[in-house]
Parts: sequence; C-alpha cells; structure tokens
Amino acid sequence: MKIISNKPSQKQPDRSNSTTLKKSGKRITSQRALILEIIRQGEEHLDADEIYRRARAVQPRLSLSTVYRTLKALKEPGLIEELHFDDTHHHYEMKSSTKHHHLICVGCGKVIEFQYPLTRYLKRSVPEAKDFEIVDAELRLTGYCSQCCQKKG
Amino acid sequence: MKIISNKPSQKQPDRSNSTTLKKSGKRITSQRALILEIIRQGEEHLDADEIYRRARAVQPRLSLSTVYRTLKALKEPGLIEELHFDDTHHHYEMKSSTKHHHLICVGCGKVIEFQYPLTRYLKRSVPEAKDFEIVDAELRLTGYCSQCCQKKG
DNA sequence: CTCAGTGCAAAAGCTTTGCATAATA
DNA sequence: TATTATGCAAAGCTTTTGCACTGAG
Repeated sequence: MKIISNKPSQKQPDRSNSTTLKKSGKRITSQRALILEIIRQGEEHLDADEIYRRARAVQPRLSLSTVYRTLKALKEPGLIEELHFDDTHHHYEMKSSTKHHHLICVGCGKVIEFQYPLTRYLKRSVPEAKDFEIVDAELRLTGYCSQCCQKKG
Repeated sequence: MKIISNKPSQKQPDRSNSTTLKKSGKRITSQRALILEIIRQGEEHLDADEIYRRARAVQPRLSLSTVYRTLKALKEPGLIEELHFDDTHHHYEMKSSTKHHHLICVGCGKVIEFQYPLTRYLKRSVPEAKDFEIVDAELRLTGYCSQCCQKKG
C-alpha cells in the first residue's frame, strides 16, 4: 500500500539529534544516530522494516532487532512517536510540538495530515479528561478521499 | 494488562443480531451468532483471544481462525469496530451510533470512554476533511490517570 | 444441491529475547 | 573498566491461509 503525505518536508540535517539523545540518558551509538536521522528526514511515516532497509544501505551489518530496540528507546523519552494507520504494523515519525493528525483513505491508503490544536481543546471540553494528564492525542479519521468517492460512484 | 471501562452496560440479549447479520448478506451460523453476542454483551473491549476463550466455553470445537474470520466478516458491514489501544493487538466492540472515544492511561492501562460529536465538528473545522467522506473517527488520548499522576509524584 | 463457512494444522508476518561480542562513557 | 548496546539466531504472538469437510439456504 502506497502512502502519500502532504507533510511539509524538513530535509536539513540536524546536528542536535545527538544532543537530544544524550539528554534522554541513552548512549549515543552510530546506529541510533542513523535511525533517528532516517526518521527525521523521511517525509513519509516509516515502518520498522523500511527504516531497516534504509539503514542497511548505510550500515549493512545493522540488524532488525537494533531497529526495534532503538525505536523503543526513542519512543520512551518522546523523541519519536508511533502511529496506527492500519491493522498490521506501526509507523514512526518525529514528535513535533505542533500536533498533527491523519485522514486515512480506506480506498487507496493515502494519508493526509492536518494540524489541529486538539489536546488543549479537549482538555477544556471533555469532563473525563479533567483528571487526566494528557500526553498525546492521536486522531485517526478514516473514510474515502475525493478520488475514491468518485470511483465508488 | 487489566482494562477497566465505564461504558454503560447493555446486558439484554438482542434477538435482532441475526437479522442484522442476514441484512449484511452473510450466512448466519451458530459461530457467528455466538461471537457477535459475546461482543455485544461484553462491557469491556475484547480482543480476539478473549472472544475465543469465551466462545469455546459455549462451543468447545470452535476454532481461533473462525474467530478471526468472523471478526473480519463483522467489521466489513460495520457491525463491530476495531480499536487500537496498545501496540500488540486489537480490541473489538459493537459499533454504536453515538461515537465514543478513549482515554488510555499508559501507567495502569485503564481505558476511560467518553462521547464526543467529533466527526461532525471536524467536518466543519478541518479544511483537509472537506473533500473527504469521513466514515469513522477514532480518537486515542494517552496519558496518566489521576491515580498514576499521584504515583509519579 | 451448492457454495460459503468451519476446523485443523501449518505458515506468515511483526516483534521480542537470550547470549556472546563490541563499543560507549 | 563497567555497563549498555549490538548482531545473530531463535522464539513468541497475533493473524492469515490451504484444504478437506460440514452445514446453511
């Protein structure tokens, strides 16, 4: 399934990756730096296997378990976040301060991102969220994009 | 991980299950009726394995593949829906006309449901959703519940 | 009677883990 | 040097699939 995204690209390499890693109390290894950089530069939402493929193009001996262990290590301090587009596996992207959410077309698999200040808003509007310290909000809207609406007739 | 829910219970058996099944163009089998009834009566969000365990208490010869195939068959016409609480497996519940969403405590795994007319609201507010025919909206708020906030200190 | 659905077992993902080795702080 | 991270291989878990049989319509 092809995933398209309209996320604004951030292609410039970032020398603060290692600083961020160190701050999170983890050792900095070439593998971690590489994986974080791959996620940072990827415009799309990458899954573990795609990250593995790209990382091995640079470090051929890197293993898939390292990818998974690194993803876990990066998730913990909130450097990256895990998304749930479909039912089979997860996707990862850099955590950004401006939260964005996803429209997922069940017809063609296209993913459209949009920004919306949901957390702050819900904190006020949802009584159940009052006692809750909200760390993350993920909104998955599924349906049919305009093209797929037409195809359906 | 224990999952608690404050979802209002709907314990009364519903003889319209088979009607609903038939309307969706699927054959009615004892297995499907049983599985749908289990999901309908379950207050919690059940995963495939838990459904399997409960179903086998009634029909010992029922197989796990039938559970999965039935879940897929029930998802298709929208009789039930699949939720994504944690990273490992999925949960299922009856599709209700009033959409509800979930607060998930990463400390203790507790799941709190709340209702919120999100789809209609977002349809108006999010430009990206204009061209989109929204079928479903799933909001996952993760964070710490009041108890776990205290524990953290 | 026919074809969709089932049970069983085996396979197919995706993800985790044990252990010896390598590398960071 | 003392841990922590890595690579490899093997296992674990959830989910899917092939095939012969059963049962609903």
